Amino acid sequence: MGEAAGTGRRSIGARRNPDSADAILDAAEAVLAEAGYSGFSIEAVARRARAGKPTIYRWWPSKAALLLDVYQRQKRVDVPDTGNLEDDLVGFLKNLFAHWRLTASGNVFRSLIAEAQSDSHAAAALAGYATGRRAHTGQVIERAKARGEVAPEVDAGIVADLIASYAWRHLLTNRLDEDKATLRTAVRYVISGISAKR
Amino acid sequence: MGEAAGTGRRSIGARRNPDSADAILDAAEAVLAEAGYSGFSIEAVARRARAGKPTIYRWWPSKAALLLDVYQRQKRVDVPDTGNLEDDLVGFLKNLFAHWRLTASGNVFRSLIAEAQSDSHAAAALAGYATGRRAHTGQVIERAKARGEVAPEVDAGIVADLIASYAWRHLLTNRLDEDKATLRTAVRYVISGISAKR
DNA sequence: TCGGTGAAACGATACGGCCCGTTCCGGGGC
DNA sequence: GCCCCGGAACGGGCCGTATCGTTTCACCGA
Repeated sequence: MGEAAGTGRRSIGARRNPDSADAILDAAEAVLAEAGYSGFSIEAVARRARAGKPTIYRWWPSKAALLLDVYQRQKRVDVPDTGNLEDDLVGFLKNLFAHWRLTASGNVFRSLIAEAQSDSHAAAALAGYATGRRAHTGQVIERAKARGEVAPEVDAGIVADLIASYAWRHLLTNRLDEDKATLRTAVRYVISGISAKR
Repeated sequence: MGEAAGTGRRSIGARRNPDSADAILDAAEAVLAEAGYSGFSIEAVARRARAGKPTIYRWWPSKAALLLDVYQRQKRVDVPDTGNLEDDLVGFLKNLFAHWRLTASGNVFRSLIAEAQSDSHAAAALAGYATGRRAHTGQVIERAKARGEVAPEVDAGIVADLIASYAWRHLLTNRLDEDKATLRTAVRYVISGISAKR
């Protein structure tokens, strides 16, 4: 999977032109930001990048691979570390929603999820990516566990899954402007069920 | 009489042919079940139903509307009423996942969500449908509230949202075969944060 | 009661347009 | 010279609309 999709080093013999690749990724991002998923086609990206379609197909085997590359080129949302689990998770959701709203990332990720529903390559790529992110988010819970804020037997993966699910659904249903109070309430419902003390 | 008990779309003078409509909906369901979302096109449905494309376009303004009609024709998943909130929610998720796995519903709903990412009509239809379902699921929490099992100030909508989000993400990432134990744990994390006592 | 009539839905076909994924070509930088 | 590039073109599929001729069915006057 990471085979042809990476922006980093390539296998021996393949001499990808960095200028061209960047122009294509820039164009893909711009098209997605302006026309959304429905307007996102290989031809549109090629036109925008003043590149040839074969150049795109040479380096990205599918629309999904291109989308994933675009998404991974974005800056990552940082997970706060305030010393308090509730604040960490609320802050994370708030940062994530803002990031999705204010950059092309939201559209890119929505498109990737949609693409994954009809393309098995996209599904596999998304599954791998989601696993990595879940582990990442799970660290917040692990930190809280280390602080004694969360019971040690709690499954951090499931908690991260609940939080990520909540974020996904808001992205997919255009509710990225959710009240901060609502976010806090949702987070509180989840984590007050896992706290060590009561 | 038995005249067009369909989806309530008819206006005066419109004489939709029930046979034709049923054939189209049957064909749409079959195409989705066999070819999935990527193979689902109006032309494919028309071929399968031995109907003309204009007939489909006459009664369904978009692919999304057709998908929604197909989905709503399916049997609904019943929400258990065991007298215990945790069992109700776990049972609901289990029923829902089984329903999505074993019938065409899962594919239909996945397709509808994907379509909503690129079509505003689909997004609107989906939002309306989701609102209705959320209220429906919220009744489970309200029942628990009436039993004194849940604190009265709890926002049933947010809890229903968390549960629905969890279900959506499992559908969209092909994890409908999740362990029952994991489901129970997830449900427990959510609802033990809203219980009235302890 | 009964047959005529016309509106409306039907299946089929065709159209221009867009996009897919591939192939071929000529130009140009290392 | 090599090999990657951009451009053009291809066959194929689907979209959404227009336009055929046909069939169905509610209405209504004889």
